[in-house]
Parts: sequence; structure tokens; C-alpha cells
Amino acid sequence: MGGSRRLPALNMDKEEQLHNLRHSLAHLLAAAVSDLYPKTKLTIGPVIENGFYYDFDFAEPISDEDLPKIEKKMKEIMKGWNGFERIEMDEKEAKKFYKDNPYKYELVEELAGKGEQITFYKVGEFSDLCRGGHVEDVGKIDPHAFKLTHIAGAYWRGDEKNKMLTRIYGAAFETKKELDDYLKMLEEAEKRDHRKLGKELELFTFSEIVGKGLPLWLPKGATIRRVLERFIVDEELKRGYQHVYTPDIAKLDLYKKSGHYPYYKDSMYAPIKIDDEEFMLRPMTCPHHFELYLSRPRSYRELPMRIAELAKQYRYEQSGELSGLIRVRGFCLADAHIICKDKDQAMDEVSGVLDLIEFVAEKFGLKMGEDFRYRLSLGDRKDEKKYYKDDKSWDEGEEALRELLKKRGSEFTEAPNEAAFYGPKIDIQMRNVRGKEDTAFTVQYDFVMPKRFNLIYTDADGQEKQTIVVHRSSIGAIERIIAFLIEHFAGALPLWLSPIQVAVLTISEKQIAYAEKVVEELKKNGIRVELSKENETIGKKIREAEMQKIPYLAIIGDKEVDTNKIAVRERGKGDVGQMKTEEFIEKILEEINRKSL
RNA sequence: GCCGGAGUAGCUCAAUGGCAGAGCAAUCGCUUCGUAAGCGAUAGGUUGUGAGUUCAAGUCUCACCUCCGGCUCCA
Repeated sequence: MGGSRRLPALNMDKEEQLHNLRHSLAHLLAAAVSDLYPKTKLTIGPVIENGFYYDFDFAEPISDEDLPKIEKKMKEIMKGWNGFERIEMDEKEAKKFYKDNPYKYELVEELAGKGEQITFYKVGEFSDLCRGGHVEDVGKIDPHAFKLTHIAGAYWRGDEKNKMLTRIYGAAFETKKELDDYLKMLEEAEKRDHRKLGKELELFTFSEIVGKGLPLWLPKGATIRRVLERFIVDEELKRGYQHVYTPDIAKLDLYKKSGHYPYYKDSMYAPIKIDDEEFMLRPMTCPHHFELYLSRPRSYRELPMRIAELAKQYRYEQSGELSGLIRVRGFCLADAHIICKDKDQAMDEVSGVLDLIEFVAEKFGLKMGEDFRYRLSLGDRKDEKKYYKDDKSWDEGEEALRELLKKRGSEFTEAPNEAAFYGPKIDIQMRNVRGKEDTAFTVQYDFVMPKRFNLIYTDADGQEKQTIVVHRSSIGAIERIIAFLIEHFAGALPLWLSPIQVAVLTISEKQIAYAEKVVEELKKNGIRVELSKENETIGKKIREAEMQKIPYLAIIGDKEVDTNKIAVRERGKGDVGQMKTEEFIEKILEEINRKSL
């Protein structure tokens, strides 16, 4: 009994118990849906982080409003359930069982094809094709520790050519408290959402008539962006990059030459036809930089040549994929292409890029493993449509990147089928506030473009040789990294990145003349300062400044005017006492230059 | 692009098919104040857009637009 031959509950580790709990609830959900909507076809229902889901092919569409009803049914059914019974079937029996369900039929066929034993698990009156892993007694699950959360469309087998099914998501934990904590955490996360904070802090906006996915930077957001751009350009110059400018538009032929066009045609803005020529808004910078490299013959002495640019790019992303600043149609990438002599030099350069990325992450207060992680994104030798065919180069490149990460002692995961078409890459993955992961920065190994563009150099022996290219971004797309930073800091950015660093507030209008002098002093030192002349109480002005997440407030009343000082208030900490203006300037300039938290 | 949901003042939100409202913000006035909201007045709307049903539509129907949650995609 109990279905699985796993160890009894006491010896199971917590993770496995939780997995079994969630998996059992997926069965329960399927049973409840079958009960309420008998015409529904069941498909699959795996365990996921924080819960489970099940994909259904409903005869009639359902909506969020139906979830409470389904949840209620689950709670009814579970009372009559205890353990799962394992039933073995052969292919013929299973196919007969699922004669009216093409999805399960397909799964049975596939299992049989692989020679695997087909097993069903039965509990109560409900049987489902399943490989096992359940709780000992469903009746003992806390009915308050799970909740159906939302509904979504999902393609059968994850392929957009297939029918779209209806996915019901559930959150599930061992105790009600854990569930409540999780739901509370989601609620808290909403307050950090960069889209919400971007509006509240007046950082950026969108306009329907400008176009979706095309952000407009308001002055304060533009300040953050400018500070970041100056920071990264200066840092890259120190590290031997050469910054260039190339146009945001180019002839279609350029992307045909690079080979990008057939791969990415659908996500490029359509060509602009003029005077019998076709131009494209650029979706990437690489070919521009390669043409720049080709402006004259190159010597081995010039390599590695690190060509960098804050490059605006335009990609016609599918409308449903756009999301705040994280996924946009127009963005600025801190981009670079490093032209290298050979694989060894390329690996040195990749390592240098990882040094830069780790330096930048540290300045942003981001911790590896916690706030970001490395992913080695690999190709697929069998997929000749998606990846350039050159098995040897793929093997070499992938192995070299893997060895490099190991040598650096970096923790990483390997992700098959995530490479660029021209080579493997190391992606630096970050999670947004809702837990969804995106690539923040990337370092790519490219053995294809040098051939397509004939990127050669003359070596010491006088021979012309082919290069290897490293594509990389240091802080990624400015839009995306700002979105991550806003969420990471819940809008309270470190001093050096804050659009307004100091707000000067007076107790009454009498001190405004003195306050203006203080403002002048701060401005002279390059500090971003704002003077509030509002005819409001100091309490109100402080409240507004705190809500705007301004790091320092300089408060001025008669006492300060008399002693030629300011009263300093620190964000989140409150009053930290009086000091001379010069003393304050010295203190915060040090903090700004240190770029620490 | 696909599935589901939403759209009312700058923001947060009300309004049985029957006069479109509140708080905050804004503007003006009073107040001149010591560390997270002082008081009063004024102004602010083609209820996302366009059709339709109805004596009557913010509310019901359809199409489109935008946003949100997913899926697919992500150079």
C-alpha cells in the first residue's frame, strides 16, 4: 500500500516529503476537475517551486472565478482519500483506458516506446498515469496549507504549434503558516516591483502613442542611467576597452552577411525602404563592430581588441513578452566585442570579463549565489537549424568555458539548448521580484562570425590568421539592470546611484536664504541636491522625502542658522545630529566615491 | 503571438442599468511650525477607443487598444 516503495515518512528528507505532498495535491486537483467538469481531458501535473500545477483540456473555458469551487471540491474529495494504490498496466490496457484522451495516449505510447513499465496510481475513485511519489495518507494533508492561486494558458508539451491547454497553479506547503508566509512574501514583493516604484519615484514612463515596450526616461531615472553609464564606461576604459559609436540603423545586407537575419527576422523591426535600399533598426551591435574592425588590416599586436559601446538596440519582441523595463523593444546594451587571436586568448578575455562582472556586482551590492548565478549555456549538436554546424568548435568552446568556470572556482549550472547560434556562452542570471529569472549579463564565445566577416589578422610569422570573438555585456541592458537594482533595493538605491542624494528642508520659510547657500555649497561639490520651499510642516516634508527614498536630509531651523550648521537625517535611520556643511560634504563625498552601500 | 484577467480624476479606489464620487496629489489662501501627513477653498472626467442593445450604459453585447498573470520566445 501507499503506492511508492519509498522510505516511510519519518526517514524521508523534508524536500522529498514536500515533493510528495505537492504531487499528491496535483492528483487531487485532477480528480476535483474531473468531478466538476467530466468532459475535461487530463494531461500532466508536475510539482514546481512552491507548489504544483496541472494542465487540462477543458471543453468549456474556465476562469479565476472557478478556482474557489474547484478548491472546495478538492477539500471534499480528500476526506475520502488515504493511500495510493500502484497498478501496473501494459501498453494495450493503458491505451484502452485513455482511448478518448489523445494527450495521455501519446504519453503511454512514448513510455512504451522507451520500454518503461506503465504505472497508474489509484486513490479513492481516481486513477492517473503516474510514476509515483505520493504521501502515505492524503486525508492527513492540512487542507489549509494549499491554495489554488491562478490560471494560465500553456501549450501542450511546451510547443506553440500545439493546442493551448488551461493550467491551474496551486501553492502548497506542509503547514498553513508556511503557506501564509509565502502568500505574504508575494504581497511584499509587489511593493518592490520596479514598475510600481518606477511610477512612484518618477523614474520612467511609457506612452501608448510612442509605442509599447519603448520606455521614456524621466529626469530622475535618466540620472540613474547617466551615473551607471559613466561608471561603466570609465571602468571599461581602465580595463583596456576602446569605446566607439556606431549607428542604430544599418542596411539589411549587413544582417544577411552576419547570418542573423534568417534566425531573427521575426524579432526585428521590419525594414525601412528608401531609394531602393532596405534599412533595419539594429537588433544587435556585433556586425557594426566587425565592420569597424575591418576598416584596415590588423596586426597581432593590436589583439585582443576590445571594442565597446553603449549601444541602443531594437527588437520587435512578441507583445505578450514585454514587461516593464525587464523586457522592452528598445534598450541600451553596455556591449563589447573582443577580437582575439585564438581560443587561449579568448579564454583569458572571458576570464577578464568575469572579473569585471564580479567587480560591478560587488559595487551593486549583489552577491553571487544569492542575487545572481552563473549558467553555462550550451548548444545542441543535433539541432542544425538553431545552431551553426561545427561540432568540433562547439565541443572545444563548451569545454573551454566549463574549465574556465571550474578554474575560477565559480559555481554554475549547465543549461543545454540555451546557447547563441554562433557559440556557447556564460549567462549571469538574476531573478526579479516575482521569482522569474532573466539573463542580466552574458559572455559569449563565437567561432562563427570571424568566418562570416573574415575577421583576420597578420600574425608574427607574417601569416594571416582567423580570430575568435568574445561577445559580452558588462552591466547588460541598462533598462534591465536598473529594473533589478530598483527591486533589489526596493527603490532605496545606494547613495552614489540615488537621483536625489540630499534634500534640504527648512523648518519655516525664514531659513530659506540660508538653505539656498547650503544648496549652492553641495551643488559646487557635484552633489545632487534638492531644496523644498514648500509651505508645509517639517513633518510633512520629511515624510515626502522619505517616501521618495532620498538618502540624506539636511534640516535647517533657527538653531542651525545661528550655529552655521545643518541637522542631518539619514534614510531609514532618523536624526543623526548636527554638523557643519563642510563636514557633511566631506562625509558624503567619501561615501559616494566609495560606491558602497 | 496564444490562454485568462483588468482598464473610472495625476495616484489609490467608490458608484442595483437611473444626477460620476472620496482621500491623497495639484492650484489659491490662512498658518511659520523641530524630525513620517496643519487648516480651508478651488479646479480637475468624452468612465481606454469605436460600434451596438436600451426610454436610459461606468455598469449589458461585440470589435480594437493598453496593461497584468502565465505559455511560447529571448541575438
